[in-house]
Amino acid sequence: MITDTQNTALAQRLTHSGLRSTPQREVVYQVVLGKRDHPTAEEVFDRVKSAMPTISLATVYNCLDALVQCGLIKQVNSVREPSRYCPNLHEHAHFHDEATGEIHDVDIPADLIARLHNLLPKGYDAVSIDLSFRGSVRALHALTDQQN
Amino acid sequence: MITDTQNTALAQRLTHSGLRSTPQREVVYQVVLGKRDHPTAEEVFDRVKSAMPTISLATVYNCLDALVQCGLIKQVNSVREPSRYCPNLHEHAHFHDEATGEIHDVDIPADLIARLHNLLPKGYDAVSIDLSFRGSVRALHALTDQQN
DNA sequence: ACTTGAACTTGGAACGATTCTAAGTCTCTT
DNA sequence: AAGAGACTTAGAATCGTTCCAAGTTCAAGT
Ligand SMILES: [Mn+2]
Ligand SMILES: [Mn+2]
Ligand SMILES: [Zn+2]
Ligand SMILES: [Zn+2]
Repeated sequence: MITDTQNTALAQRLTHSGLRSTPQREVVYQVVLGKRDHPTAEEVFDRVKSAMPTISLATVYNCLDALVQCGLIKQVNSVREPSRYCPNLHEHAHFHDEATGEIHDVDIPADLIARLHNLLPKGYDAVSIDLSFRGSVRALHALTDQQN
Repeated sequence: MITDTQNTALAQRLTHSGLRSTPQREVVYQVVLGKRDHPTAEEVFDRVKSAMPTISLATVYNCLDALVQCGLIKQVNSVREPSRYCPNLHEHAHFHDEATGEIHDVDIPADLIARLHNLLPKGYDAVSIDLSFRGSVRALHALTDQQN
């Protein structure tokens, strides 16, 4: 479940973006990849500290920024809450469960993405789309989470 | 362009939500309605001060919250930027122009809203959808802004 | 008309996520 | 081996927003 191919992929992406591969960036990347939730920078910080106790929160922010910049993770933001980070690179939407605070990934078919782009009037050039839902997840009798 | 019918509508909405109609709430509402941009709380504060110089920023935040709560305006949030407020009650998306910082409304046809809801797996119950684009608007030769 | 409690407003303090700063370390290049 | 950047670090600073305590207004009941 680990790291060598992932780390070479990371190194390539970073150098391709003019950035360096560092131990801190590697471990932050591993942590975000390691769990299918959407951790905040603080949560990433906590998880990283077991592997690298001397890392600083500022570095975690820097690393997350670097990973977002070179397209390896995505930043997810909601109303007045800390940013969260997502390793799912497929085009997808986010469902914010107001009861639990959890964020679930929701797939978006490619044709729908195209249709969304077509909403834009002439001259509008979108580089990114953000689709998010807010609500609650009804517990389905004897059925496990379909996402995640 | 003004206020009497709007203010009765406001008063009705507020009382219906168990809130009171106050001079501060009225003027904040008028200010948000008065311009088709998407002002921050600070910008609303600045505009309100000419009509009511003694109002406080805390009250502006409180009034905006009250108006959002009873559904008269919407709160729009982007990555690590101050919240903005929108008087457009139609279901619509937002286009964030990265060059100018402006936010433009984009209509969403009703059937598309339905299709977005259908993306959700069984058990997911969304109370709100948020669709936003980020990009730039190419100036169209001798053509004015199609929105707004 | 008075009383009374709740809702509301206000200025300033507090908060918290994020960014900045200054100093030290590491790495690539020559 | 040296120099220039890139990077990390701890702590300070930032800033949009929320909280607090005190005073004011309002609605409802008497
Ligand atoms: Mn965070
Ligand atoms: Mn604001
Ligand atoms: Zn995600
Ligand atoms: Zn809008």
